[in-house]
Amino acid sequence: MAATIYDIAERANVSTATVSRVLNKPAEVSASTRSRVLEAAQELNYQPHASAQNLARQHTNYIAVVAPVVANYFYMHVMRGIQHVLADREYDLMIHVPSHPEDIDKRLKSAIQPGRSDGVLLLSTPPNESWADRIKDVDRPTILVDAYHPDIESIAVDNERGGYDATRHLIGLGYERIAHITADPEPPPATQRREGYERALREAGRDVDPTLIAASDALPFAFAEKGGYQAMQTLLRRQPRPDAVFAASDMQALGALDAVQEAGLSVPEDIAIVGFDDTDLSRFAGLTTLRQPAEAMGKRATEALLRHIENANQPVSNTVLAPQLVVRRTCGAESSVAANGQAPNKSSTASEPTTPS
Amino acid sequence: MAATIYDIAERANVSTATVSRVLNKPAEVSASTRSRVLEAAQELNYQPHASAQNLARQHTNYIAVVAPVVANYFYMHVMRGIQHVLADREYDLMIHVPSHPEDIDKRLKSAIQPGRSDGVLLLSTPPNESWADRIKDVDRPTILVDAYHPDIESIAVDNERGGYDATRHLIGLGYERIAHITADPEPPPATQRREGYERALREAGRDVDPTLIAASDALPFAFAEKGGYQAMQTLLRRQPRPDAVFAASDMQALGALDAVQEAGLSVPEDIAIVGFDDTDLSRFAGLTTLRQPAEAMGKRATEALLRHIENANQPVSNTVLAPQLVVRRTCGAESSVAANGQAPNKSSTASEPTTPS
DNA sequence: TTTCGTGATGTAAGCGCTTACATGTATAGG
DNA sequence: CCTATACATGTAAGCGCTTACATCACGAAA
Repeated sequence: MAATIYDIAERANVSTATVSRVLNKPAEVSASTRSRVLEAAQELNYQPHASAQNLARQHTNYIAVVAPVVANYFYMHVMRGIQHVLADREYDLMIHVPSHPEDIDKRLKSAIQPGRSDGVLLLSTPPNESWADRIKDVDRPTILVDAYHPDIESIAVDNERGGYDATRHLIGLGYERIAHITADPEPPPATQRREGYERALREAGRDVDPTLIAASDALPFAFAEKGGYQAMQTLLRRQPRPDAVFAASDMQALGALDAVQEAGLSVPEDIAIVGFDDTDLSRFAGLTTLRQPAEAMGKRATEALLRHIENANQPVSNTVLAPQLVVRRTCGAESSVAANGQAPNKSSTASEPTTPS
Repeated sequence: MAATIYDIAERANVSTATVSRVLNKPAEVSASTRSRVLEAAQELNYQPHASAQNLARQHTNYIAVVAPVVANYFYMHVMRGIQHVLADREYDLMIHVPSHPEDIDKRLKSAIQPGRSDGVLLLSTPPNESWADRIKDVDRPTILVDAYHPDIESIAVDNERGGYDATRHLIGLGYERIAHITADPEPPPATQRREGYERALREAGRDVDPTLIAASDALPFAFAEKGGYQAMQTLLRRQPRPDAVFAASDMQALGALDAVQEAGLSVPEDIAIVGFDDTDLSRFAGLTTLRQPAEAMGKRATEALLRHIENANQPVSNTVLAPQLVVRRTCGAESSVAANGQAPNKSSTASEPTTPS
């Protein structure tokens, strides 16, 4: 079948060690044998056997990313960031996605299995203590993206602050009954966003009204559109009706938008909406939201991972990025946008997100 | 470091062969030693070394997908289809994406390298003859998605028909000067879509006016938004102005939409727009388009690939799926939509795409 | 009792590379 | 001319598994 270094060795009349050397450290081989070997390799159309290399070298040059779902805007952008930094280095990407949410354990286990990858990027899945221990035990650098654990390197957005900023914005715009859409069970980022929401309310001297907080059920995915749609329907039944909603994700916000329109009400006149994420969709929907610098997160996480892989004993760091308020149509603060002459589907603030030092 | 079967063998007082057997074919081992081995494995927290298994077994249980870009709606959905069928089988996913378009060769080469994967899914990149030969030579099942080559199994959408249907639709709606946006260099699917466009025009007894065909330059990606934007600006300068545009992709269509609005014109009153793909974005933008059943393509491609991997000598088949016209706001055929009471951002046809037998 | 089959286990040869170490050869210094 | 040195190459032992084949023990059949 495929040629091996033995075939080359034979043909070039050298030992396999020499073949391996010209392929890996050409400088250690004399020019004449080098060219002889190269020629033989050429003729045999030789390609090294990756598994054999991986075994012998004791590393794979694979990076594993485990994510809750594939088809998702946020992850898509994170992946792009990952991809960008991996492209220049000699690493390939494996992706592990559970078929069912409960399978995440199985996928994580598989991802950190010896001989599978040199490091793993764990997206949006905060490890419990037992997992944290395993991750630390197994000597495979792992970094958390959009999740946090004190003992594991991580990079995430400041969700509490995002929730706070979203709510402050709405308060500043004069809305009185500001509702919130979260998910149940509530993933950690959603909890933090809700806490930011509550803090903003309290700081403004208002009560947190539990009837104005609706949780969408979390299937198939906590932040899915349908959940937002249903939660909004619940909220619309409240008397008096809320005049603004901060949703824990853009997809939920978009679902909520549907529900509002379906009820014959309009956004933002009757109800203002603010989301969280800033996916491409949001731009088109004119959704005011908090931007998560997804690509930057993927990029930085990967750089950190590579750093850990390439020289051990890096200190662990936990990085948090600031989300950025992007004002569009659905919060009713249009005026400022119109004022600077942009089309309604363009954001009024396009600068890069800032990072705390 | 990590425990190996030698450690288990020693602890359980058996040979490594027996350990391997209880792990892989437990039926061949007596119950007593089996439990002894299992216990030892448990205690040592044993995990098999993937690279070693891959080498010894002569297969990896990895599927490689090579795609031109990651962050793209179409591929995202294709990936979801792939993911779905892989989830139940014991395969993991590797993804190879070039950092620069010219790197695609490098990535393909790496993907079909021995010992890297058991099969590859090649997205949107029709192989030239030299590549086709290599793909056939190397004994690693490869299937083309959204691309075609007579000698390699493939699955794609009928692009010519899509272009034809799009144009027919516009003609039927009474538009007179129907323009087209393609890309330059023009990837094969774009060519086919254009050909469909031209055929529809001719069949309706109209001339193909080359000044009504604008090609956007293809960077960073042939079907990108910016290209559509620029091409539309070109088209807007034509006298008389076109009253409809069929764009080769939704992203281009969306870019075109921007350009039209920026020119102070409105869609569909002044200019109708039809795209191709039907991404989630299109739904929100109310874009009339031809739906590519991306997820189904990924699903079927993966099933075919697995079939080839699991028993060799499958005949090669080339399947083509019919794209489906999804009528929304931007083509001006709103009436029918409004008539059945749906919100403007909902499609008027939600049935599943059909497949030719 | 002998023979043979059967099931359980062990032995050892790979899988295709990498690499520490040994060996050999040419060159320069004495 | 001899030895020390540097450089080029070969030898062979892994890397951690799988698996064909050999071995062994045991009970059934003769």
